Amino acid sequence: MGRAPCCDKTKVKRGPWSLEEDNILKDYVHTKGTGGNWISLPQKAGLNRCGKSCRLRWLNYLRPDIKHGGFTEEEDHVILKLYSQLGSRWSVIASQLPGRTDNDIKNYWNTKLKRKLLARGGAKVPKIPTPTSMVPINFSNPNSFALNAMDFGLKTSVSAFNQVQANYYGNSAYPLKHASDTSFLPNSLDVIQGYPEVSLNSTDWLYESLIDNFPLPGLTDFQENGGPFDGFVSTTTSSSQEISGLSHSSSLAGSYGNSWSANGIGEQMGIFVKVESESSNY
DNA sequence: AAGAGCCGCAACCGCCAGCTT
DNA sequence: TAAGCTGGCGGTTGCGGCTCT
Repeated sequence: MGRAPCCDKTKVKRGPWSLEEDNILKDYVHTKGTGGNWISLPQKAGLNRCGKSCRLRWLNYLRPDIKHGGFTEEEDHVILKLYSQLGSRWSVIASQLPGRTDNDIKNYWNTKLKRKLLARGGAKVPKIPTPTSMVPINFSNPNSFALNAMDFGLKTSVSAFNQVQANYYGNSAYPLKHASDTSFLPNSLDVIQGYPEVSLNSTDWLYESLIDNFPLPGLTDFQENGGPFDGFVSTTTSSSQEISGLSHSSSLAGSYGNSWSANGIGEQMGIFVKVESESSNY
């Protein structure tokens, strides 16, 4: 037996919202709030609409803090960076862009940004799967950390990323050696699009895999030539969840790479590690 | 000028997780 | 503990406007 629909679709209005409907919804939410129940809201407000439709209209269009208009270069970079790390988790990406909705970003990605990326390099944009679970990863030593995840018989994948971020990884931590030279900075868009996911064996060490499998432009040069190089290790908790039965509480994934900067623009390159469950052993 | 094709985006659909009963 | 309900989310659709021929 299927789920009961949230409303009778034959009795509610569908399609584009009229100005009058917008005003009714806006007035109602402003004066009475949603009451934590969108399903009953249309009836109370006098709207012949499905509650879900009202919610969507409010969240994606009528909210006062919505930012309308084109995306900036800076927003592009944030979207690219987060997409490379998280995949199509639009709501998480939207949470990092004030005033933008997940729907906005999804549309922008599908209609413009993806095309822009492909036009610049012709390579495929990696489709990064959403991890289904996570285990702790030890990032304590960036040159030799192992993936404890292997012990759990999980599939681990890594993907390459780089990003440009002004004043994010502080210059003081990564001193400039070529303050006037930005030529060494690889193009973020060129790097982000091309790298396939690589499955690691249980005996692999991530650092070795990085060198062997991810010939990131510029990265090994910096290591060999002693450029303005320093490693960074970070984890993200943006989508963490615990595996039932394990006491660990750790991040879904982590990243490792290099960071440098010039002219106030910081650049990071590295790999992003994700751990996925392949079995239901726990 | 008109028809075809393309593009952008609002809206819908269906699934899932979490909360309540 | 199970069932039902709702909000949240990502994928997809379809309409309207714009551009091209």
